[in-house]
Amino acid sequence: MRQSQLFTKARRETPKDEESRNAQLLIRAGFIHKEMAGVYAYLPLGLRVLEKIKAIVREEMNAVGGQELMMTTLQPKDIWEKTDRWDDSKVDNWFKTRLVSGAELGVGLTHEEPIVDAIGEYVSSYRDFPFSVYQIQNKFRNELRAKSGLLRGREFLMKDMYSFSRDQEQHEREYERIVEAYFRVYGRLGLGDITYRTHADGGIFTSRFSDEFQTLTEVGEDVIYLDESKGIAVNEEILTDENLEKLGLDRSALVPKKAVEVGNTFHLESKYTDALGVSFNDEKGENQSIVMGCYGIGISRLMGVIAELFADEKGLVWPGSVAPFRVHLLSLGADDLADETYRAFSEAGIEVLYDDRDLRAGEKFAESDLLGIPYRVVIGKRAAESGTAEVKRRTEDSAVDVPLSDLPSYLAQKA
RNA sequence: CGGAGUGUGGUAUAAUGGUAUUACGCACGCUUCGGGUGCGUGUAACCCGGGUUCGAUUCCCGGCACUCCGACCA
Repeated sequence: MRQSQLFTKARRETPKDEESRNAQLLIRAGFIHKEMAGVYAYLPLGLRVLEKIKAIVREEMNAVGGQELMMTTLQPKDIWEKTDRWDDSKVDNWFKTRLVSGAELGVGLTHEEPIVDAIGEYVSSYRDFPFSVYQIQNKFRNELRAKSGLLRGREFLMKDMYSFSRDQEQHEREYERIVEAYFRVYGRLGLGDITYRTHADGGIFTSRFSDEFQTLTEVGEDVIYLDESKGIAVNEEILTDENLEKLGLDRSALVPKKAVEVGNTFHLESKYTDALGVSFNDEKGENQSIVMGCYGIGISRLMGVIAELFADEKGLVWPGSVAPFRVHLLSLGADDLADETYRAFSEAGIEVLYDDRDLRAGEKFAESDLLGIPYRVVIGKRAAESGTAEVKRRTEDSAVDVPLSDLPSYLAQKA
């Protein structure tokens, strides 16, 4: 896309109403717009990043058999009363509203109840299991305090998957397959090395631990205790001698680390399916309980984590897998040649942001650094004279000269 | 929800009991053209309500908003 047509512009000043690095940089670079505390709009560049993350999550969920659907944001009260989660004393961060008739509604903060209710219409045989469904949808939570930009919002994008199994054994298999898919997601996002499966509280309805996926970072809200040799961690919230024994972990091997939760998976047993009266018939025609798991990944939070973690003093640094564009093409007073290069990139299927604006070189360089696109290609007088373009990775200080005719293939094959 | 702090053009800021500084941006002109070029002209602001006062952006009270700390975060 031509940058002259992009309505957003980078700002030189840091916004005064943001303290966190992810929000400061994303706003300065024009990726997001702050609507209010904890609520952000995604502008064209930011939306591209969000869509890249969604695509990765979607691919990996599909790869383990997840079926995508989309539930509703508006929730009827009755199904939540059946599981006793409607009352504010049980779940206090609901946004609730009313119909004109006076009927109470909830604004979706999670979807166990409606999902179970919906699948119950179709599922009745042991032959139906196992299966998983997921959605990628905005969630609304009335957090007492929003903070840290995209890391803790009141409206945020989340992937939530729900697995349904005929018994515990089948559930365990599904659960582990999905956990493996989670690690593939984090690996593709560049977070694989610093993201740990972490034992955590299982929620109000189960005695089992849940698994959190915690990415190490100083801006994290959680403290986890990491056993580096095993690559396993324990959330501070369940750190007791009794639990450690249960988990086979040795307290002396644990190191405290700050981390941010980028995923959470739960064993829900049959709590929700039983409460909503959804069950199946086994081979003998006997009625049996469905075993359920649920699996969340905070998509918008991940965008914040990536922005926060990989940025340097010049600005954002996107991993190639989620960058809004692969290449930032800068024209420095050689517009014809740059136009030609832009067309060549487009024809080669290379995602390119083309800075065709009439600005000073320094301004273009500074803004390019701020946006954090993986490759910067400069077409200026030098390129016109030498027949080579300067190609620089955002993560490196030095550039390489590449013959103009080789550019598309050079950039296409680079990882 | 408890505590602290902050609200001034689009953005970032200064000062002030007598309508407001500077920079960036934006518009126009000149200049410059590989790391935010230089100059000129112009554009654009005191969160809301109440009180004190001849007069409030400034002081006081209340509200709202934002940030941070804490609590909270199936």
